[in-house]
Amino acid sequence: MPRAGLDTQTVLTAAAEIADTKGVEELTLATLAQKLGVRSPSLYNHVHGLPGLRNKLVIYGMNQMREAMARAAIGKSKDEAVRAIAEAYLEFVRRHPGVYEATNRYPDMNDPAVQKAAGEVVEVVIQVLQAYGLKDDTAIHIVRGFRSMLHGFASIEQQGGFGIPLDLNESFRMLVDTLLAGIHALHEVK
Amino acid sequence: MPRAGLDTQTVLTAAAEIADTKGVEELTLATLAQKLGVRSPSLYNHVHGLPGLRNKLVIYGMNQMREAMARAAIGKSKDEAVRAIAEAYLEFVRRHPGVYEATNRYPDMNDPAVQKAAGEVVEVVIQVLQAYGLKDDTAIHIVRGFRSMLHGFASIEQQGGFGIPLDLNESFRMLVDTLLAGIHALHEVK
DNA sequence: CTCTTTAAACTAATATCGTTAGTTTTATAT
DNA sequence: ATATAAAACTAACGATATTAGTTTAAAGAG
Repeated sequence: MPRAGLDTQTVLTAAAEIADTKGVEELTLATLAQKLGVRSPSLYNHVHGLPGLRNKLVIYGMNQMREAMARAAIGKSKDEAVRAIAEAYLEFVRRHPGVYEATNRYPDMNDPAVQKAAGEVVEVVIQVLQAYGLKDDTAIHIVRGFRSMLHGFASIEQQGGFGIPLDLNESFRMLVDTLLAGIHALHEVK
Repeated sequence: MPRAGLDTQTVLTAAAEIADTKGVEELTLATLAQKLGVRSPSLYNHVHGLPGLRNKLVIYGMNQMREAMARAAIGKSKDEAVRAIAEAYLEFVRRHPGVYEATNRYPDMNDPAVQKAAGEVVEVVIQVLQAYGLKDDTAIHIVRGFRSMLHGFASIEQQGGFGIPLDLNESFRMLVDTLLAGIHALHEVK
């Protein structure tokens, strides 16, 4: 019996694929082991059980997200950068629904590694907002609002919560425009 | 052995209490049966297994939510009504985190009963927005944006996603104000 | 008031899952 | 070539959901 030659990275990408294709509920040690051609206890050599797997997937997802957003914002500033980040966010969720859901469902906010990964995502947005010269507290409120919009829209869309057949991209664009208008208004008052 | 005298309503409120106090992951047929002083197979007389229980809880939660929002909007109109609904939404999530999470995690959008309950929640918002005299499509876009903000903010807050120690209620108020400003802008252009 | 019937609740049993303990065996280093 | 570390395994346990079949309490019919 040859050795499977598993790697934490291999395990993780297999887990991500299961989550994205079959749904996050289907991501179990049993299905993962089967996909990797191994018995489930063997996974404990690479991951601290199911909670450990989920934790790694959360961090993996946050990093992927940060990368996608940062890439989209390269060479852009202000409104253009905000729109680019928003689009990148939504596109990521559409392409990786399972990973995104895991990110929202299983994060252990007491884990410093999770805090770090989450902070780095927020950092990308903060950097983009700096161009507007907002007061510190104001910037934080805006970041919170931006995140709320993005997460809210993406997750409602993801679970089919928008019933009516009216263009979703248009709704999303209007929502981002609303945020931008709000930023502009604040900026003028200083 | 005296009979427990269970009722679908009794089962449901017990389930809601477990979800709200212990978390939605702790809501199992086993814990629920124990809380009700009954063996878990007995629950099948009142609910179609765990999926059925979750489905009923989803509908229950949506109805509670609609009621809270509708109550908050009584006797108010326009901005005042929008703010009241937003506050009622957030307060509901804070008071009933488990039921709210169930509502987002387990909805079967193919179930007509779920569609109906979800539609009735949206209907409350639509009624309030009618006072602004928006074009039909525009109103739908706004409702989507409003829902995105509310759900996004509430669920990020719920899982401790807003790390920085800055007043959350203030962030929420600013977010709602942003939406209101967006509505006003649309209204002026007609 | 007695008898019948319906269904609430039970016991018993099964499949799946996560997890731990202990064993085998492959790859790697010495 | 041998020794070691760890990857993968088997075996076993506890918890869960679920089904089938049984008991029995409550409600209705006469």
